[in-house]
Amino acid sequence: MKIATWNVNSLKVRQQHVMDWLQQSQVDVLCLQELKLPNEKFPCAEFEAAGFKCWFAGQKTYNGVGILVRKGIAVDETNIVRNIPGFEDPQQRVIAATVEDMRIVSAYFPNGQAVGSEKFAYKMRWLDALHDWLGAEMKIHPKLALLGDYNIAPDDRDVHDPKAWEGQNLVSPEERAHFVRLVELGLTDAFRQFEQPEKLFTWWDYRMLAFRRNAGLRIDHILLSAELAAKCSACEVDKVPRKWEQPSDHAPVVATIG
DNA sequence: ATGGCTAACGCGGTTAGA
Repeated sequence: MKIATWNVNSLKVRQQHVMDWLQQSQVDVLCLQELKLPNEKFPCAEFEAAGFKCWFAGQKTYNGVGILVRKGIAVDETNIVRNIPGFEDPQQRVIAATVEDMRIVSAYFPNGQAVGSEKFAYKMRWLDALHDWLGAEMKIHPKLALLGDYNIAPDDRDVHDPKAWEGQNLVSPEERAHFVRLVELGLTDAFRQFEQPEKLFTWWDYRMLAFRRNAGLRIDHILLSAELAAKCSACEVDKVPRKWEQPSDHAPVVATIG
């Protein structure tokens, strides 16, 4: 079973990229972020025709998350969760579904804008709420995977220029402490379970020829509970779609379970 | 040098991303 996450930065613009990548990557579950479209505009019929069922929580213009699951794989329709239960939020950033025996969570963490800003304070509140909900969720679903755009680079290895970025939004100690708290729930960073090339990132700014210079950050992650981490045999970043015409600024991340 | 590019909204320039 291959599970993946991809911030597509507008599903309207990236629909064909997602279709092409589903075909090439042969993933079974794809978590999407930054759909940037309302639910009525989600191209469900097109994904259905390509052999995938879809669940999503969209909104106009911003945010929006979804989960695509290859047909033939069992999904429990009765316990889809949208947003963090108990955390009142008009921004659509979380959707969870039970796929076979795995709890799959697709999450678009707040960006935070700048340390100390109102948006950063919202990011901290959101992270607290996510942490508490996941703690409870993992008791019900021991096989849990949290996939998404975390907007946190957990380590200096995940930053192209750690000196320039020191203390900034996305790498600040406060954000990294939240990442550690998620890990301390019993989650493992699938990417770091395996030998990886140096300076492999998942996001590169559209500006400054950042992709060509590999001036990126690793901010998209797959965290696995112990039972899933034990069965995980690979985790890779696929940089190829970032090279396509009119790409998302994020690359997909894939984990192989089993 | 805090910009540089891209997308949404909507039709010009603002907001947001990371």
